[in-house]
This record gives sequence, structure tokens and C-alpha cells, in this order.
Amino acid sequence: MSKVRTRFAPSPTGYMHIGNLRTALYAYLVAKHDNGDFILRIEDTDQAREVEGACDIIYSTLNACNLNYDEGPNKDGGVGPYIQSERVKAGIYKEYAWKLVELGGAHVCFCKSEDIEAQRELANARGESFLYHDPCKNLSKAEIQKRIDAGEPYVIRQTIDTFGSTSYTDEVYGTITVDNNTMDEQILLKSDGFPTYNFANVIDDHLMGITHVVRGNEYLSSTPKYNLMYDAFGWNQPKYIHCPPVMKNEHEKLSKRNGDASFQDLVAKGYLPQAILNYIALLGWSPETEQEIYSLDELCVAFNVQHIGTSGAIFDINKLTWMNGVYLRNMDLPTYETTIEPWLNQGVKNPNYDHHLIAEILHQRVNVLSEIPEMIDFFDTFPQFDTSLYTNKKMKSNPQMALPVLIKSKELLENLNEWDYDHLHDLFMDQVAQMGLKNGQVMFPVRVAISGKAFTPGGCMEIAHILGKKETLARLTRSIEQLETELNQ
RNA sequence: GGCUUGUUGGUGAAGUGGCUGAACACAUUGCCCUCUCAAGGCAACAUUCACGGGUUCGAAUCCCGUACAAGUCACCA
Repeated sequence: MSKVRTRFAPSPTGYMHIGNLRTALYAYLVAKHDNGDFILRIEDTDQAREVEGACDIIYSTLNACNLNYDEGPNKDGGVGPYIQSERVKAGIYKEYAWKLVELGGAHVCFCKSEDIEAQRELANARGESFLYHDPCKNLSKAEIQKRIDAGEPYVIRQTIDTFGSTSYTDEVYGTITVDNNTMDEQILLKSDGFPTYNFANVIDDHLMGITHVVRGNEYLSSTPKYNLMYDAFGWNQPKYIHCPPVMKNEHEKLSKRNGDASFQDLVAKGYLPQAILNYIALLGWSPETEQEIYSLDELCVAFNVQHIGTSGAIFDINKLTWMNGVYLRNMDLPTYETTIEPWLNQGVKNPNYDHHLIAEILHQRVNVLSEIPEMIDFFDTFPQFDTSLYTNKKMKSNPQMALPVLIKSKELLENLNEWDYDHLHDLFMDQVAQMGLKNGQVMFPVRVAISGKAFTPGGCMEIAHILGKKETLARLTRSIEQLETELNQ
């Protein structure tokens, strides 16, 4: 059996949306599961839709996800070029289009697009389904040549017999049968000499030796048309792996046009590429075990086409968020620190605070990196806060009870010379014992008094440690004064 | 409208005729742990697999119909 070869064939029309990335992932996994080749082909035959810089987004996304291609632009494997516009220049499509004409699988058509469009609209208005019956099919060879020589614009259309039906077996959806009389004789080669997707995709997949075509299921019903071309050329049909759509909700597919979340958007929000990849692998595919966290390498091993589903899967940001948190928590501390560095810098600008210590209190508490700045903003700024924050039923704490605790803490802290976690810990435990209180009745108000927040990452020892003696005492002093003033009123 | 495909809980899903009185995970809710938050632990959460028929001793699993949804019917991919 020959080596498996799959391809990802995006159009450079903007950012990379999640459904697209998942298709790339599946194509990659299908190939790598069998030690095959993964090929990148840029489908830029629609010059009108091309977006500046879109190719770079494709390259950088695949790179960020470690979806490295074995062949593609700038990585020749002998069947290039891998950019369709360059293949147009090489005359590949024109050559094969004419070959197909000779083989009877296509014909030259001089019809004007406006005329066909008008007919189509008429049919639609009458509620009839429109199928173009091309009169050019009956043109003689001489007539065709004459009109071409006269400079008349033309396209090449697929020729389809209207009787019978065409079937194929999709690896995930099973047997698909389509009546030939419902198939449109689509344009293969446009009047500008560029191929349409319908044609380029067949030619390139064959010429590039693609064995498994992995793509979205929107092609499920047009695949028989492509197979007709393979047959006309006398080529072997590839295996087809059509993937179910990724949905935004019950009714809408995730799409670029809706401005839905792209890979870039998610990364900008603080989701990790590996977590995104892991999550989308599970959208439409399920493993045979209960394992949910997979590295790319593990996915290559575990992935199998049999477990790709057939119904659309709704993209659930909640689960991605959870999974992202798992990845973050599983990181070793040094890796974690470098990962969160930009976000940490955004939240804490004061250079006196130890980033390592801050990273430590954040480590097990963050799901999405964008949560970080707000979680740690109290280090830089200590705004006025409401003394009602001292009230906590569960902690058995309130402003009245907090005041003596804070005064005592301040007194003890002033005499503490070794300012580290262990000494702070001992100090507070001593205070708890001395005052005959519960841990929370001391630590809770102190934490509020030095952070100004009811919720913080880390506890009062960690925070005091990071803040340092001077700042901790300054904040404590201010909070005590505030409490005294308010309680005396 | 024609054609193609799909339909298990709020979400991803397991399930291929009896071991499912429907796994697992996310979310949600409650409890525990705990100085807060988070994490972690425990528990609850589909009398039922879109609906209606049929086949069978037995169906989420097979068949038919209905409904709903998505895709497609471009000189877009």
C-alpha cells in the first residue's frame, strides 16, 4: 500500500477560523497516524477574494500549532509548485482542461454569464430548480476553433450525462449516491484562464498524489462530480474523509463571515495553541478511551477515522477554558512564567515586586491568560475600598472584629525582620493562638486590609511576602486608620 | 424548491440488537476541604435517545414515514 498523503488546502482570504484549523488538524492526523505526508497547498485562484497577508496567517498558525507540513510553499517535494496561482502560470490547468475536453469529460462554452444568470433568476422566481443546459455542448470542433481564434471569451465546462447516478463511499459518511440529472455542469476553467476550485482541486490532488481527501462535509454532495472527472481522466479516486461542521450554535456554522472566533482571537485572549488544538480535536472526533488531554503526538497515535462523527458539533468556549486551565496548571513553573510574562507585565508594572512569586500564586488559579492583569492589579494600586469587605459570615469576620486583629498584626509585623513566607506564616499562626481566634479571623481581614479586595490569588502570607515589609505596613496603617474613622462615626 | 447529510442531556459525547434502569468530560447546583479565590474530593443532574409507526422474545441501536436542522444547487472555495 502506498504512503498516505493528505493535504490542507486553504484559501488566503483572511484569518484562520476554528473550523478550518480543525480540518487542517484532521488532515495532519490522518497522515501522521500512518506515518504519511501532510501537504500544504494554497488555493488562491479567486483573485477577487484574496486578502493581503492571509498567507502569512496560514503559515504562522500552522507553525504555532506545530502542524508542520512535509511539502508546501518553500518546501518542495517534487510535485510543486504548491500555490495554485503559480500552477496557473505553469499552464497546468489549461493543459488538463483541454485534455479533459478531448476525453469527453468537458466542453468549451461561449455562453455569457449574464444570460445564464438571467435564466437562473427566472427559474428561481418560478420556484423551479435550475440546471443549465448548455447549448455549446453541440458546437462543432471547427466552430469552436473559429470562435476562439476570433478572440471570443470562453470557459470550459464539465460535461455530465443526465442519466444514471454516481456513488462513492465516504470514509465517515458511508455511501453517497447522487442522481446525475441533479448535477450542474459547472465551470472548470474560467474565462480568465484560472481554474475553479472544482477543477483545480481534482487536478492538484491527483498530481500531488493525495491519497486521502480530508475536507468539510459541504463537499459531500459535489464529490460525485469530481469523481466523474477522475474517471474521465482514467485516474484512481482518492479516499474521502468528510468532516462534520463546527457550529457556533444549534443553527449556525462557525464562519469567517460572521466574524466568529478565529485561532488568532483565541490566542489573543490567552488560550494556548496546544489547548485549542486539543479541544478542537475532540469536536467531531472521540477517542476510544476516557483520556481527554492529548499532546499532538498522542493525538497522532490515538486518532482514527472511524471515530469521526457525522453531526455538527457546537464550539463550547467553556470546555476550552477548562482545558486551557488544565494545560496551564500542568506546566512546570519556569515554562509557566515565560508563558504568562506579557500578561503579568500588563498587570504589575512596579519593578519591586518579584515576578516569580506572583507567578507562583497565579499558577493553579488561571484558566485564560487574559484573566491575569485584573487578578493582580492590587499590587500596583491600592485604591480606597469599602469596609464592608471585612464582613464575611463564613469567616466570622466583620469590621468591628477586624480592627483589633489588624492592630495586633501591625504590631507583630513591625517586629518581624525576616520577611519570608515561613516567618510570616509562623507569625500569623502565633497571632491566631494568642488571640484565641480561628485562622480565618486573622488572615481574612489582613488579606483584605493589604489587598483591598475580597478575592485575591494567594493568601495573606503570600501577598504580604510579595508586597514587602514597608508596603505591607503602609497599607495596614491606612486600613486601620480608615476602620477607626468609620467605626467612630 | 431539488438534491445530499444529520438529529442521544445546556455542551462535547460513548453506544453498531440483550452487560445502558444510557459511560466519561465541560457547564450548573449542593456538600466537604480551606484565610478569600482557584484547585481538589464527594454528590445531584436524560424514567430516556426528535416524533410516529414497523421488525424482534428484546431497539438509542434495524426498516419506513413525519418534523426540524445543516450543506449544496456561483466564471467562491
